[in-house]
Amino acid sequence: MVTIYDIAQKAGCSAMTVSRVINNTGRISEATRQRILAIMKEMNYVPNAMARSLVKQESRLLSLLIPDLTNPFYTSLARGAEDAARDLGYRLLLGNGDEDLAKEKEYIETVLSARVDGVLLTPTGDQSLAHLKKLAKQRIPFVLLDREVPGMGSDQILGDSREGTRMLTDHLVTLGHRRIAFLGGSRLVSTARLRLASFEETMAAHGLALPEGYLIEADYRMKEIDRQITALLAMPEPPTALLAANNFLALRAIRALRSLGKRVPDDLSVVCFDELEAGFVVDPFMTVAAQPSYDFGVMGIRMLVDRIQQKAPESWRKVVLPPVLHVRKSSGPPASL
Amino acid sequence: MVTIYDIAQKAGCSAMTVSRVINNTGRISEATRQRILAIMKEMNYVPNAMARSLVKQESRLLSLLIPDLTNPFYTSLARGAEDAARDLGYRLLLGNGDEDLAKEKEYIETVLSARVDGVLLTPTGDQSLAHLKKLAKQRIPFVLLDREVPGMGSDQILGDSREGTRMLTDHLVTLGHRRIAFLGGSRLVSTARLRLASFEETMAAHGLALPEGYLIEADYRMKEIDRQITALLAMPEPPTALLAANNFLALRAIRALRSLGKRVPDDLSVVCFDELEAGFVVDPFMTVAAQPSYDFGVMGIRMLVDRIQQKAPESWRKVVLPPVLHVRKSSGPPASL
DNA sequence: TAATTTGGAGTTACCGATAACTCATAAATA
DNA sequence: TATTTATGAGTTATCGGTAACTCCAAATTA
Repeated sequence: MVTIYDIAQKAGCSAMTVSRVINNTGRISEATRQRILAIMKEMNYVPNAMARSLVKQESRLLSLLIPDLTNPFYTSLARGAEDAARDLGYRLLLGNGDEDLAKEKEYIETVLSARVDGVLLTPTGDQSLAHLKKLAKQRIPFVLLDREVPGMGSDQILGDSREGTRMLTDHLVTLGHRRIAFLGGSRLVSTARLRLASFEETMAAHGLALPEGYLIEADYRMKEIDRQITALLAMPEPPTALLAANNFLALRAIRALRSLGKRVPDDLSVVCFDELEAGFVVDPFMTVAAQPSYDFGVMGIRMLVDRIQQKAPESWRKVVLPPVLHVRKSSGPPASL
Repeated sequence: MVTIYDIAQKAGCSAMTVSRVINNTGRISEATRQRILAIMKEMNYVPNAMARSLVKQESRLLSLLIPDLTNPFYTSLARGAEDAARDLGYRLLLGNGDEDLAKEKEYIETVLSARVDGVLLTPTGDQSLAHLKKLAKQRIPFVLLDREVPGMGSDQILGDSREGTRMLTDHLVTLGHRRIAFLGGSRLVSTARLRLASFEETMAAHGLALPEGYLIEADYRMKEIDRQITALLAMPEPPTALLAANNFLALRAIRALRSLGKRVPDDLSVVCFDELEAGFVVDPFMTVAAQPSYDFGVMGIRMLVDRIQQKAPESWRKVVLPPVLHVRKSSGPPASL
């Protein structure tokens, strides 16, 4: 590939002069400038970003680490992040963590090695603390998306788990449901904890009981969920509605319900946090508390770049984006009404 | 950040010795090796990939350029690409081209500057030729995904547009449709051309007529499509089914139909190429000729890396992945039956 | 014992750029 | 006219690694 030295030789000047033309720095006569510009074009010169990064100690590279790109929440978040990064003159490195701490660790290593200027990530869970500490120790700025990690201060873009859960619960209660079960995620994830707490709180506020067995904590093996749903429906007083703490759980639950011959919403209403489908869907099914996922990406990148360019205040910033309730087909009045 | 020189100083050896430990090259005594390893861990050393790339003339970076990450076809393709890239020890730079030649051009520049080892891309269209030539001139290996570009030989992963269109057309004919309209994309995109040709061919094979106005070429402005659909339905003999050349067009068409008060499939069946929703959807609606998009990504990356590592034959390789028909709710017998 | 091989390093140059400094010449000023 | 200033460059060192070469001492071989 062509380097500034090749250009310099052809132009009969030093490499530094070429560098000055490229960067528009220093003093250069208009004649020289035009001559070098012409030679650069003629030789198809493209600056080597790595060489520049090495000396500038800045890579103009950001990293986005999310659990799963195919989850519509992250799809749209990633799109927002990429758009915002390009607008600000940064490139974006993509990684899927798969809710797997080992993969996350590996990816953090990659990211450190790539000398990215900053990282935007949804941590796997509380145990991601060690990974974040690595970033912090190397002074790589990062912004946490969606999930908090206790013990780690940082810039954050969060949803409102409390409010979203309240909206979903209220919606079910308004429809007439009294027996509502909760399908939650791992207690090692901040959003799962908050959503569970808010659910309990809201149910209590409505004076509704939470029988033993109505609170399910799912792990990530589907068979577990199948069994848990089966057990739930086998109770003497089974729920008439199910609130899932995220789209992933709702999807699994509905599959389990279907395999048990239950119809949604006729036999059981199901609602959840986060969209279950991306914008391409014609006929959305799930009633959800949707989060502005594209904005998570855009604002995350902006916050990150502000931090990198030290335009941000010293203290950590925390943005909370409100959810919106979309009432669709998966929720209806309880069958008994 | 810690460099090999810092490690060398602390270990009382030369930087080269440290480099040898890192890369497991050359001869090193076990004692020295362990000492250096310990110091590296103690000082949280992380190798600088950019510095290494600079001297090795290899970045271990690949680039994925797709039109739109939020399109489920590309979402899943991107996921496949990321998984495969990581498996092979490469990082992935992500870019959305938005079917916009200017954006694509910009991105090609970025990619050249980043000195990626290879590029995986869905070209915007035939006019992408100039961009591909740039890559070729700089000897950057690339693999084309989904779309061909006339005049540019290269490795390719393609779907079977001919077969997929035939399947969709046959499906509609089998349901009893005789008046089928075609909503195609820009003739500057290879897949759009192929699908149109295959549609005409298949209709002819069934002895079915294609009245004037049944073949729509859409541009990317939605208002155009609205008007085109309106005109289509205002014909003396309007179609009973619509075959859209891709998911994007089908989505637009269905929105237009709904705003005209038409129900799908009761008033009009709609089928299309490519999934309209990603895996998270509970209740898929569209009848589609689905392409194995995840495999597009995985195989594309593998083909690319083979080429980079010169494990590939000199000649261009072309893989064609077959589509699968998923019959769902958007297609049914014509209303007149 | 002398010559050769081998193990375990160190030295130097270079990858492609930029920062900081230097320097000659022409123009402006005293 | 002598001195200062501005213009338009060039030189050198450096970013953090690795390739290629060198080199010495111990071990092996003739």
